[in-house]
Amino acid sequence: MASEEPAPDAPAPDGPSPDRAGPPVPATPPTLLEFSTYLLSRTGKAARGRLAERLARRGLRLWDLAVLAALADFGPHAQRDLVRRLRVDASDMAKVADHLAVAGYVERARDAADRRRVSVTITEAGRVLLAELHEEALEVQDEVLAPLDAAERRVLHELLGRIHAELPGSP
Amino acid sequence: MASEEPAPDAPAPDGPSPDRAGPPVPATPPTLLEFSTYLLSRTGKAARGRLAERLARRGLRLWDLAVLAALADFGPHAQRDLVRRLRVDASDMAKVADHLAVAGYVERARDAADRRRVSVTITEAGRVLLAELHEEALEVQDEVLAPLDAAERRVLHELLGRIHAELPGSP
DNA sequence: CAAATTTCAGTTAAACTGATATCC
DNA sequence: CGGATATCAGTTGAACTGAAATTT
Repeated sequence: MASEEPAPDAPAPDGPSPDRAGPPVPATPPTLLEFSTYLLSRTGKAARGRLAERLARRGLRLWDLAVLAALADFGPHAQRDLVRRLRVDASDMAKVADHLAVAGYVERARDAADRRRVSVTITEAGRVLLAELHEEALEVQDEVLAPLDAAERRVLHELLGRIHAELPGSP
Repeated sequence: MASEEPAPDAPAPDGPSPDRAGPPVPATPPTLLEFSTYLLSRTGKAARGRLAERLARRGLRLWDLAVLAALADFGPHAQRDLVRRLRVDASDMAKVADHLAVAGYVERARDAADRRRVSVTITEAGRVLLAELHEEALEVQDEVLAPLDAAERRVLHELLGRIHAELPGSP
């Protein structure tokens, strides 16, 4: 039965009391906060959302950044290789590549050896854009990780890296 | 310029060589892997996705679990309080509450003191379901955090908790 | 011909917007 | 009345599905 609820006359089981400044935000349920996976999901979404918002101001999406990074790090790719490396849907990749090409950040060309494939290469404008986006991503990271000092950030990065490396489709 | 690309005749700059078993998965761009926020986003999405898939098998969504957890942790809520505590959209909350009520996991009742409000209370069936979902969430967490030992998991949880606590709309 | 690659058209679930009815 | 609450209808962007067209 309902035997473990707070006493109905308790003085308010919630977080900080109203400061007369906007509605107070009640506490997140401890049952959720106990889960590292909940915290992962929440913090990850916050980080992604903040960067996505900055990219949107430039008319860009997160996949645009990921594709430019892959091209800068590894050189030209056939779209199918971008699809595999970034684990993005092939039909979405076609749209991203088209968008980046129209904007002048990549060039597309039919592969001479296998004419089914479209080779994608980053342009100089793409490299310049990537450098700017990299800077923005660092700013967002610094906002999100603000509560941690440098040593803690290194620990966090290492732990997350190990989790990421073992996710299915990583190795 | 394009001065830092891999030599065009390099033997293949990628990850593990093809094992003759399905297409090999190329390495994620280091430019992305350097970002803790990228790892947060990826691992968080993986965790959320895995739990969402399990809930879907029961015809449930992640918000259903969050609402049940809030009701179990803090007792009955007006929908507006669930909206604020879980930071979910009010119109989505109406749908979640309706779904949970139809399924018998919560009961809704007009608040006598303020008849605009609908009070939501978890039922015994809801508590039973929550216990099962809690178990599933632990299983998913154990899968995702598999690369970490117990001490590392505690460190990760503490660091994520501090980040989460400072996200806008938390305290 | 079967399989691979790219592309297009459409679907689905998630998050958000706007409008409305009701009540304080 | 203005403001709050719940609800409904519709929009938007993200991820996915299915089916082409082309080439190997």
